Amino acid sequence: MKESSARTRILDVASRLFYEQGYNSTGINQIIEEAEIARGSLYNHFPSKRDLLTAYIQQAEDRWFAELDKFLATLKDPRQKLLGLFDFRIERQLRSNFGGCLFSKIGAEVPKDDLNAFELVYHQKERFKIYITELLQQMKLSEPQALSQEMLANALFMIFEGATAIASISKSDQAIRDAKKIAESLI
Amino acid sequence: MKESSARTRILDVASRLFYEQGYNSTGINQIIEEAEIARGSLYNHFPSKRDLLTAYIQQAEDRWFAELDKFLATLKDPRQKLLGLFDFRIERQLRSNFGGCLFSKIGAEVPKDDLNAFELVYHQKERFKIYITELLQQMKLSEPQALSQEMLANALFMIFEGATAIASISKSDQAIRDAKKIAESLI
DNA sequence: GTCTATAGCTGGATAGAC
DNA sequence: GTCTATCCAGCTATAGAC
Repeated sequence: MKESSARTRILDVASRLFYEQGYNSTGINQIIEEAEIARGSLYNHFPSKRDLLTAYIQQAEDRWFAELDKFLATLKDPRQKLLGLFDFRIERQLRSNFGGCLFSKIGAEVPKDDLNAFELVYHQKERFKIYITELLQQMKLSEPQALSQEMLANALFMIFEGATAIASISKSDQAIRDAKKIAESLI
Repeated sequence: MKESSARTRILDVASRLFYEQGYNSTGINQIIEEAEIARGSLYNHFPSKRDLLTAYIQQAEDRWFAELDKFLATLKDPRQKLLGLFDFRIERQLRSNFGGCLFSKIGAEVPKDDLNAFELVYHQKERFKIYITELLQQMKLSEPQALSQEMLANALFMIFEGATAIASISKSDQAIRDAKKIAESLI
């Protein structure tokens, strides 16, 4: 008796390997082997490797925001939630041994002609930017700011993305901790 | 009579293909073909594909900073130079059709065990951070800032990196233009 | 330096039997 | 759903002749 369906196991194994080894460097054969499913079964659920990639990104986005919500659930103050974003990143980067942002990795790796993948990566980034924007709107900004609300959201978003990239390259969470300090002085 | 040496042509072609198609997706065969050199000749100059990657990153770093210096040469004011960094990025991203940061791409693409490549990528990032820091030190900061000099350099660095990543994913220079505006309000 | 041939492997994908 | 066999293309790299 299988604990999980074939589809679930394929996607779970593929997700782990895509993130750890990269999409291009992960072969169908390895996925089949580690997921312990049949070759035909994989192609039954996912007609091509690209379809597997699509499912991977979409599931990753769903989980990413679900985990983020959960992580911030105990915090009530929007400002604390905004700063908590960086703690969330630190926690995830430590857990993945500084593997970097899943979505940015795909964006950097897939060929330019895979517009579908780019679209999905872009979707996650935009959604996260909106996430930041909404938290900012919930804050009562004490004083007139140097930056507009929109630009402030942009700034936090970019600092977050930049810090994640640097943390992955330097294999250290220092950049994200610095980013949090910068965010503290901005909001 | 060859206009350029075999080594130069190999590296030029490989550089173009690595950036446009990705390192993993570019085969030795294609490099040989487009560079119009013999198979044995490539392996004579570069014993393995990894050696070619090393030379690629190193040459790219040298050129990157040389082009940056040239781009900023006409500007005398350090603040204008700092803001010019973003114009430099915009210009490069437009020229490459939003291919993203060459070094970050490699960082996202190569397997984790290629420590050499990571080291080289990290080197470029650190050098650029120092570049920003030195420009900041040349500025006479008018008022006491909310952020220390070091943190300000960090912030500019991360915004720069984040904006580049977003520009590549969104295929638009809007993020970098926003980043410049943010930088203007910070310094 | 050039050329060709080829080893040895792995890639994604298909087909057929059960 | 499972299994195995296989196609064909591509990969990195080596060897040998010129």
